[in-house]
Amino acid sequence: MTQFSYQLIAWYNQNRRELPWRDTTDPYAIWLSEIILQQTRVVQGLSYFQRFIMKWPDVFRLSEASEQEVLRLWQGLGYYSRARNLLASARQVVNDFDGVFPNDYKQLLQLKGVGKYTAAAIVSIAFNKPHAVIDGNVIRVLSRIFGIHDPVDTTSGMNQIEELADTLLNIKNPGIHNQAMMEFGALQCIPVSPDCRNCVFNDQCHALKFNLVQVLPVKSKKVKISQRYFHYFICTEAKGKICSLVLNKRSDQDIWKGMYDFPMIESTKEIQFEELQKDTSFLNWASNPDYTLTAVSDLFTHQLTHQKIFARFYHLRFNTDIILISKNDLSLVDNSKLDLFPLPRLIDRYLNKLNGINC
DNA sequence: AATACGGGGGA
DNA sequence: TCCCCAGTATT
Repeated sequence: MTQFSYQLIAWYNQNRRELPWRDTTDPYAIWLSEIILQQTRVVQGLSYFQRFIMKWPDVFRLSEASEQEVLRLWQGLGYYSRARNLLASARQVVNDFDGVFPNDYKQLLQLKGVGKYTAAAIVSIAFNKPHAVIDGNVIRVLSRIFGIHDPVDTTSGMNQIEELADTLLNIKNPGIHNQAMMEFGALQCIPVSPDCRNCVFNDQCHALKFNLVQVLPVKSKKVKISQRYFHYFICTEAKGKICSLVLNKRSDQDIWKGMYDFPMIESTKEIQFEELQKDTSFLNWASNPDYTLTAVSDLFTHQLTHQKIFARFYHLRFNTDIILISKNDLSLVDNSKLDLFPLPRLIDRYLNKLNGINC
């Protein structure tokens, strides 16, 4: 065992959080936790893990779920392709591996949504095989302590990280070592303003010695943020006590694929309602649109990583039955059934603020 | 090799 | 309000 791993694991044993997926060697639970934790903080993912494991305790149960159910339980976590891939992989495991999780790195890579990081995490944590994980925490810890100055989003920089991670790996306890590395990055060697005075590596940390803690890891790429305007139409129809509204299932190569929102017109700038009405696509999915504009929302902003969405909601109460003429992704839904549908955060927030749709 | 894909937390 | 975070699939 290297001195580094010895110190790291000693720190881990003192500071580790108790988390449900740390009480098990069940590869299903470990896989599920790793998919949830991709791009997601533990505090945010924890309750999702518990709900998933409660609802689908094993890979067979999950494989029988519908995509809509899985997306609905995933709602709010973001990166929804993870949820779709989760279901696809569960079915892969059942169909191709008799429901037994593969314990081989290369086989795990065949599963949708499982890349190098997740494959290494599963084989090391569930099967104690020596594969070093490399995630954002590991990159930060290694680049700071050992002074990797090349940008980590380049081949050169990443090769150095990989070589270092492989060298340092504790091959007797790769699962513990990997978890300790990530926990250390998550709790001690945090992105901004880490508490270096109380760090077990502060006598050997390159970044601390050369005052580079705020500089490392170096990243070369910067994202450009585009701005999009969503003009949503909440179209309702009242039939006795039943209030129905039109939902749109998103299917394009775009954000929120598989999630539901409303019919809308998108533009690159703000547009007045009078202009929207003239748009050729305005309500072109309804036969005989006969409506009353009953409310117009404030402008909502929704910040994503590389786009900023400005949304306004127009409430259109139809005076006659809504008849959908194009069999695209639209459907007429009873508003009491709304909680069956996976909704993007923006939509969910608006509906909650509204305290439900009324016709 | 470059780009797209959500949402939450902290400065 | 803006800035930061970061695995995988696709192109």
